[in-house]
Amino acid sequence: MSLATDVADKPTLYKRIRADIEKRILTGEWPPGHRIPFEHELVARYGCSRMTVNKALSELAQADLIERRRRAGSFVRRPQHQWAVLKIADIRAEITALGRGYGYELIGRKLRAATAADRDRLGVKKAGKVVAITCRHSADNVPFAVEDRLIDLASVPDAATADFSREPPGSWLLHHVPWTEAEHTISAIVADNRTAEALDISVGAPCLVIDRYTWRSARTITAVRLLYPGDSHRLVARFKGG
Amino acid sequence: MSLATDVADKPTLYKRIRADIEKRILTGEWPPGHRIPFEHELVARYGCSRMTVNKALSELAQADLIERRRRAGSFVRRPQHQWAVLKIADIRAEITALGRGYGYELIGRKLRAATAADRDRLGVKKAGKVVAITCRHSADNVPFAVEDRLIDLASVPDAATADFSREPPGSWLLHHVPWTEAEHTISAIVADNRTAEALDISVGAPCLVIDRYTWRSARTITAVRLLYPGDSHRLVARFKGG
DNA sequence: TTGACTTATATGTCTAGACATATAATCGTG
DNA sequence: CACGATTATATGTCTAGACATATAAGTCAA
Repeated sequence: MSLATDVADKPTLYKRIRADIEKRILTGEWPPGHRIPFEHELVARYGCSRMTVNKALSELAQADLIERRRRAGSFVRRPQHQWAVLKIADIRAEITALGRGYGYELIGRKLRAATAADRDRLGVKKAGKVVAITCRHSADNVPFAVEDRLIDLASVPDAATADFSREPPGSWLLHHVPWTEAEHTISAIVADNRTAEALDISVGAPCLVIDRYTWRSARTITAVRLLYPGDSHRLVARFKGG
Repeated sequence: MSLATDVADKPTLYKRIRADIEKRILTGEWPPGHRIPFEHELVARYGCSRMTVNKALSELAQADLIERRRRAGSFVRRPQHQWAVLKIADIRAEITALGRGYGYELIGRKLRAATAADRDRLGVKKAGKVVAITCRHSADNVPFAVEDRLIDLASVPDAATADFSREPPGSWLLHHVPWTEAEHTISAIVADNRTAEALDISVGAPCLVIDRYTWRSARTITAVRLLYPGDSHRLVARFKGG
């Protein structure tokens, strides 16, 4: 859809070829397993050089819409498992995108030698120092999420002296630590006393939990748990092409 | 990572160029905003033609690692919002992957003219017929998830006569309807009476909810709500490269 | 100083070839 | 018939050019 329009306004040849094929796949005219015309056939049909159709087909293959096999041809793939691309925005960006006022409040910060629990949570073996941070994000002065974070000082020494009373640790890390990998785990819990108070909801209310564990080239950076009121917050994931 | 190995075993030139640049970005040597060497500079450095470096750079741009601007050059992108790739598997596959026995049970099936609520949920305006299905998936005979689904018969007429007492509607649709787009919304609720009974958990226990809305080229296909016990089920999403 | 015009340039697309390589299909042999 | 060797072929990669086009930067006039 976004792809279709993106193609429509720039009617270069290879994009037209790609869109033509894509349309046939999406409408079911070419079902999963169907063999797409050979490159030389498309070359003849569109009257262009092979590099051009190759570019179109390569992009379709990269998008997992087709599968290319040497000597055999190109085939429409069957969608075996559903992917979904989940866009987990920075909380501030998320709130301002909703047109609401962003608020931030540091609840606690501690610099300490890593306890056994800390090391377990960060997935590190060696003893070292960590910063533990608890804070709250709010939208129009209504609690939006509470954050409970651990930063490994062995990987991010600057975090020891950073001022987290104004800037959320999430944004700070985003600006001070280059590209990272992360793993998110999403689950649901009911609010305990402490959580209920921090989020201004009742005890026993549902909460959405995101646990994010971040590292860079096998080096642990941070582990964070975000708690959202379950009835007000939703994660949206678009499947195949967002 | 998977990309690195994928490149390592096929040391073609453009893949080597792509990997070289990617490494510099990932290690932080070229921070966000940094200008990547011009194509003609890379041509000189690698002693190849421009098409080859162009292919490497185009793929990096497609992966959103760099941004290309005419006349200006190519620049390392700053990760403004975090992506995460969420793999939402077919429930049967998910359970068997855990090494547990899959069980399926149809609880209810109704064919009816779409009510206003149905039309709202499916996002269609015209009146028509729908199939409403309630079913339960279990792992080793323990309830794993309950499913509440609506299928638009205008888009999938075959669903009227399909036998959902043996085959889950999810797999049936996967095999009978070609490529689709979908949107997932994840939230948390607490179990009400009906849910608690179906999942064999206590009333008030947290549940993870996935609402999936599926369509194909602007045609609605199905809307489904999946309820998982919140303490036992977790969604895992890997960031950048799965 | 500002705005309109011009120019230089990096990327975007494309061609008409080439050789490499994996592999489906064929052929031959035991 | 089964199995190994051969061959044909579709894709994978690459070249050395070309023209198109958007736009940053420089130029000049109001």
